[in-house]
Amino acid sequence: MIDVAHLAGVSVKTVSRVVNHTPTVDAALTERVLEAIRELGFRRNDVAANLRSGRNTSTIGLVIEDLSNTFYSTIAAAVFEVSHRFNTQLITASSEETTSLEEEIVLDLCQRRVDGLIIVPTGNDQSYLQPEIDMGLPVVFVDRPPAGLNVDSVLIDNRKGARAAVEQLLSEGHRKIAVMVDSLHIYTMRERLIGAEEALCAAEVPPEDHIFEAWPHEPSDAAGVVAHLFDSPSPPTAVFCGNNRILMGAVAELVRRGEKTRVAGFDDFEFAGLLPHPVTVVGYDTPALGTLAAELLFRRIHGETLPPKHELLPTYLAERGIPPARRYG
Amino acid sequence: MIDVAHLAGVSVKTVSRVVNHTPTVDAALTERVLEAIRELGFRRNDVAANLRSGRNTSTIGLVIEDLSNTFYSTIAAAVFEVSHRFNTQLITASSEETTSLEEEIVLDLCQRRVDGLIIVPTGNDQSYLQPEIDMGLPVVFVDRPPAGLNVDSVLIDNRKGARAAVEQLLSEGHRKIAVMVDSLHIYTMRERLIGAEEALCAAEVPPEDHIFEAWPHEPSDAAGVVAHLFDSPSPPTAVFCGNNRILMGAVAELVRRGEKTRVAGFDDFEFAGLLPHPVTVVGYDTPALGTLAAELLFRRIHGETLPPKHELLPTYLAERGIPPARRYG
DNA sequence: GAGCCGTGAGATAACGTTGTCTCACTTCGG
DNA sequence: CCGAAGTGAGACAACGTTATCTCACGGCTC
Repeated sequence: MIDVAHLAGVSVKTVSRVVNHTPTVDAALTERVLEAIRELGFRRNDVAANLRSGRNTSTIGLVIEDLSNTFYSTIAAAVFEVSHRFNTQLITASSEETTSLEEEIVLDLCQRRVDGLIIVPTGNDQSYLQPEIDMGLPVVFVDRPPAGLNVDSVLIDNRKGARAAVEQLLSEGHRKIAVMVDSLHIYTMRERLIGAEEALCAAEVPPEDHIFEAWPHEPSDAAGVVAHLFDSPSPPTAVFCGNNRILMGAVAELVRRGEKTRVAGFDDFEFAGLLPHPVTVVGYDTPALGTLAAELLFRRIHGETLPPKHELLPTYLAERGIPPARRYG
Repeated sequence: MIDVAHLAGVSVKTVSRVVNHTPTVDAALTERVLEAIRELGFRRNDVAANLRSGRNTSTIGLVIEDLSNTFYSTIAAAVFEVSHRFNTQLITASSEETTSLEEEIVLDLCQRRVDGLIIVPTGNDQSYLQPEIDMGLPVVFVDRPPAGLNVDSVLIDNRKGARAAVEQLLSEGHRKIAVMVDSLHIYTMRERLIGAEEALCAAEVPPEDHIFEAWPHEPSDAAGVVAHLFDSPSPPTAVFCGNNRILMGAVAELVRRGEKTRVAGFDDFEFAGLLPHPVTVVGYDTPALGTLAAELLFRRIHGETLPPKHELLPTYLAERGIPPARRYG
């Protein structure tokens, strides 16, 4: 910038003014400065500008579990969209379901002075963030609530959604329903299991017919669980899957075996309509999770103060998968 | 930091030394400083540290087309993994297939002094990056080559992959093959179209049987194209789809109509195995695209100088989709 | 015991900008 | 023609760190 000022024969401050589009600069000078900038290929150093001005870094952080999972990348895309609307860049990081990694990443982002954080928490304690929050860092939790903090969160009504799906199965006469969820360390899985259990209890299904199969993580694990269930003497007549990947694994195995078992599962996704087996899915507005969280975050970043907000998004039931009549072969 | 120094009764520089784990600090002093840091909740400002030290910002930028697309989010996840290995944060941004947005985002990232950039280019001219590259900014292009620059790129062998798929269809006796690709503004689509054409020419399929259907972008567009093709008097007997979303749209429509048309398409993905219709896919190692690009980038960031490298990843053919015998219904 | 060297810590300047203050110059009314 | 008000531009300090230089101190050699 000093070089530019020299070349244009003006003060450094005037270059700064031109770069920042201050309106009170003479047109001739502006032109000279711009010319010098072009000639030298000068690009303002935002790091320094930010340091001096004390303004925001125009950067927010998003910490999710796994970027390659459709669910999270959809949220990331929605957050990016909002963030771009506010001229803010987005640092994305995967915690890979590891508590220590989550804390490491979050604190790193704090040191970089991001303007705010959106977090899908992995660990069971986020109190390490309390000092930052006290010092004014806006934080919004998505998909899972924080532990040890009282801040904004945007969640899905997991319990009601799971309950509705299982009630649907029960209303069709199914009594032996296998419930497969991922690890109960995950909040959403606990909630969905509880919702399923509520439905089973309300229908007075005897406890010995509550089949909880734990805890497939990969689709192939779910396929293995299904294989085990259907090799048993009295297999279930219906299956409820706790998330999209379990659903995919289960469907793959059921189709492989030619089982016509009734299937329901959590998560609706672009591809669900093409599943080779009818499925009742619990859907919700995934982009809305990201959009709401980001908009809430920016309201806080822009200084709005309101008590912590806890959004709970509704779910819907939908029929997906190819109906038998339409299928190839 | 001044406050910390005051509380601990040491100089600011000593606090800096403690924070940076300089080994030459007396243990007692270190303890006093750490205690003060804890008490005040001090967190080093990386922005300022970076400004003064002139070191890297430990941040790289990734500019892709659409974060919510499986293909790109898989790349993003791979890039994140490498980047995390090098203690670097990742700024992700979607250009949404818009030239002006791409340039805006890239230049913003330059101003933020990222250590390097990984770009899936959208526009047909990246020469705006030349000054930055001349000043030492490492840049790697992924999936599509840059225009107007000679820098590293990591691509897939689109042409050979498409050619192999269409040759497969031809070898089975198909002559009327519909080729559906997304907009020819996209490099990969041009290449895949050329590959398909090469195969058709080599097989001496008469030009009037080269059916090129342009240019579905959304799966629903592809479904519409299929509907139109199969409402015509002499529909094709085989279909080649230029990417995963076109494949999904086409399969959905073919299944809806009960057509048993032979289908091949570009992109292999986790869900392809569950498609309700047999499909030959052109696959490749998607994470490798991201991993290779990121590793190349970090070699450059760490100062290695080599002539621009152009990686071309091989493709494979695979059978996906549920075979008819296994299907439900 | 004087000089030398190694070690640990502080003083000061600097990184690349922008905020604040100041000042010269212009314009305009009386 | 003078003074007040307005306008455009420069000087200087500051943002929160770290690099460099300096210095005090203690232990060592000769």
